[in-house]
Amino acid sequence: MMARKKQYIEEEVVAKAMNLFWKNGYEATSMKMLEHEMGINKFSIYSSFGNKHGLFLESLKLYKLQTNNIFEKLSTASSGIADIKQFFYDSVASNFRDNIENGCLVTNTYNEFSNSEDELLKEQMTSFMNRLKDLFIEKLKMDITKNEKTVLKQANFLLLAKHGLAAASRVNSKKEIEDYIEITFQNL
Amino acid sequence: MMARKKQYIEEEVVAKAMNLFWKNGYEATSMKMLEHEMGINKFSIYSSFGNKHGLFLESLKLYKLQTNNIFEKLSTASSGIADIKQFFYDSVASNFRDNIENGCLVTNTYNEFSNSEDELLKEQMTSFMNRLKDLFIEKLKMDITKNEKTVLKQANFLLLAKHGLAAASRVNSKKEIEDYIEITFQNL
DNA sequence: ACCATAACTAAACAATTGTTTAGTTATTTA
DNA sequence: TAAATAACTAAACAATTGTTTAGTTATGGT
Repeated sequence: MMARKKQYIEEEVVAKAMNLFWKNGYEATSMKMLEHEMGINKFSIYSSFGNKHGLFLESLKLYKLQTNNIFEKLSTASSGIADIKQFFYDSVASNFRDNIENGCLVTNTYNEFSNSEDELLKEQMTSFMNRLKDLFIEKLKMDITKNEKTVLKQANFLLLAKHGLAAASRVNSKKEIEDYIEITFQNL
Repeated sequence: MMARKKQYIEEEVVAKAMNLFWKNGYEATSMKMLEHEMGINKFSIYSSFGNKHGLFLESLKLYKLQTNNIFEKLSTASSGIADIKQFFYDSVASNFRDNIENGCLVTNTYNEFSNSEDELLKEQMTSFMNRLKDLFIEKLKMDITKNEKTVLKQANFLLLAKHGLAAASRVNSKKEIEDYIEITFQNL
């Protein structure tokens, strides 16, 4: 038997939590801040998401969903390297929020938890990265003049470049970011 | 009039604190952990360094001192781009500690405090970065075929590449790091 | 209309945070 | 040797952390 209805929509409050985690990271985001930002009581947060960690996982899930279109675009593109370059630009653009660059939530999380023991989280991170690496390899292979070894080397290069760009973009100017992307793809 | 002697050497305990901050970041390092790692009481820490923030500043100062030789090497080198490449390798090598890659303490700090309001810390970060950028420009200018515009663009590129590498190196393998450096300098 | 019950409010919880303080020990200097 | 005092130990501090719980309100189905 049902009783009182929820006075909030879970998808909506998760989006607000995600923005806070995105901006501050996991540890620096307190339950009090989440209460305020999400506009609901601690009880409701715990009732809907179990605990802070559960809410964070849900935020990550939503982030992946929201950025999925960029991956989809790269996945279905057919120009090779140029598609990867476009993906870099798309990623940087999607990481703007209220005119502030917060980097990539997944990358931020990866860095924050890099020597933690949260296996669930670390596995999510590596699977995210591996998916990206596979996509890079797929696009690089479109250039049939590249041998297997070159493809793998360049995929490693691009993966680290993407990770580094996401991290650095939190503190660098748009001009610096563009210069970086341009030169990165100048000679591949 | 002097009385009892200190039973620890400040330089020594700062080094231990630095390693902890380096590994965990500022917020994730508690006074309790510092007590244990430094082997001295909270009272002694506060008496020597004022507070946690003061100890952190002292740790940063020590880190800069310890990495200064790499900057000095780059500064006095005379081969141009090749020197910068060597600087990248030197940096990565110096960031290994107990077989674990912790990235660059300055870069980690830059990221952790990127949207904080600690002006003192932020100023230290930007001055560090500007010094590095100037060094890059100086070395790039050794190639007289490069015009001013190209030099600045490539300096931006290298600065972000260095920052990104420091961040990414916390989670990437040695092989990936080497591939990254090699391709980065392939065509500059 | 009523009652079971889900969703709310607000307070309390224990644990941990950075910091301070009261009291003890040891060493220098006169 | 004795007084002065810096450095030590250990406990307490207030504030904040994530989490739980007791009590109230509102709404569903019969």
